[in-house]
Amino acid sequence: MTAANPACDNKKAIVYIIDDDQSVRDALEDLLASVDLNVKAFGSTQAFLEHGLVEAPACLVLDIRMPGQSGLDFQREMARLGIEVPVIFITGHGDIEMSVRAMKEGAIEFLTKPFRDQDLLDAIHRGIRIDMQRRAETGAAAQLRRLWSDLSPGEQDVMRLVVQGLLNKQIAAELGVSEITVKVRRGQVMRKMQAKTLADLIRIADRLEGDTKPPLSG
Amino acid sequence: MTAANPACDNKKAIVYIIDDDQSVRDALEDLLASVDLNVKAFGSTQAFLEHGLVEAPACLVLDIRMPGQSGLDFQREMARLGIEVPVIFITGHGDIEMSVRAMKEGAIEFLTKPFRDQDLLDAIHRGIRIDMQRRAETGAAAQLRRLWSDLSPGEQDVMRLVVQGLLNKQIAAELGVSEITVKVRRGQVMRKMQAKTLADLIRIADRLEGDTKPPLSG
DNA sequence: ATCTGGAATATACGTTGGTATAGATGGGGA
DNA sequence: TCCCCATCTATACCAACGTATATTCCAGAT
Repeated sequence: MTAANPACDNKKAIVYIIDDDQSVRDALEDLLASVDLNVKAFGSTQAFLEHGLVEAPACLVLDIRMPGQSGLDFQREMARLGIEVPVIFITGHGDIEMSVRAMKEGAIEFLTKPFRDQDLLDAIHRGIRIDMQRRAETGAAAQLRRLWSDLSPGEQDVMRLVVQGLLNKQIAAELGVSEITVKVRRGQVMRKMQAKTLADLIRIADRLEGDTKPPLSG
Repeated sequence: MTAANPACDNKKAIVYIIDDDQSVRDALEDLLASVDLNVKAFGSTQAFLEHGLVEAPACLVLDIRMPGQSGLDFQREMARLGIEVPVIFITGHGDIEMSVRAMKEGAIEFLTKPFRDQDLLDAIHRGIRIDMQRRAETGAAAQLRRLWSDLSPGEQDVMRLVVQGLLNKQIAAELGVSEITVKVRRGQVMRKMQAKTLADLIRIADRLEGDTKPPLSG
């Protein structure tokens, strides 16, 4: 949200491509280069994993049918590994069941060859925009966790009880310390968490709580 | 969340079916009746809309290909009308593009005939569960809006500023009333909104704010 | 052994929040 | 007209919050 956002420039976005067909990779690289997109292409999921993700907004164009691990299986494995880049599937021989499974598991697009170049470019730009937003959110969450981790254990205790709405004297009894200590810790919490009001602190705490990824209904 | 939840019994859930083929409707009715599901079947989207939704957890089994309005168009129209029932598509002659569009617009399943009965039943139960959860959430939100609407205009003003973290004296200056009045209103707000602590009130206010439907990324 | 920094605690003081009581105002309805 | 009720306001009082200052204690460094 603040100025400390060195990776939200569209020019630095990266499009990853995983396709076992060299000619497809070349064609896609040409297409994406023609619209000033940075491309990193891989012939297998293993090669992609070994390379790792650069710290930049990105999306992934993934072939379904590949020797070894299929694109669908790899999508699931990425979820297991905590890799959250938006996925666009492309396939020459897909069926409805594949596409439904892919979309259920969070793919943002599923294109069958031959597809119109513009459809792929639209999907890529949408994916990059989604990833930029996700990165902004997770970056803000990480900043809050950093502030939280700088609190002493006692300060964390006090913050936890303060945002539950307990009075200082109740917190003191709960923690077995004096009310004065609670007041001092509370002041430290407000300062360290950069909360100007109690309302701020409560909203910060709720954002820290609701950190476990929500978009997994099913 | 509370005991006032008269519509969350699985037995009262309703499965709506829209399919122009009488024999398909009959077959589905038989299937669903065999597992104790309540069914309301319609031969067209118009007939469904005229009937309206019963106030109960539900899901909708929707044929894609129908004379007049297609299932996909009807899905979009329902979104426009604010009808939020989970949709399961079935089709005999679908393609990948259809299925991808349906899933992008929020369908929870897309089955091609012939499908296994169990797959449909699984999807229906999942849809009903999703709808029950959605109803619980929107019911709680409606309850909060009801409490909010019972506040006097002045009390709503005070609540809005209180949850922004302003001091009573600041609120008084902002509204052009005395600090005493702010204190009285504030007490009324806490009582009427059933908030025992300021933390409660802030969370209630945030739930009222974040009421505009979130699940529409694109 | 001595020094040092952090944490907990106590005292004191001022500010803010919250409620009770009572008076003033003002707009429908009997 | 008079009454009723809601709202605003003032006074008074107490609880809760927050900060400054000083003291004690203790672990780790010198």
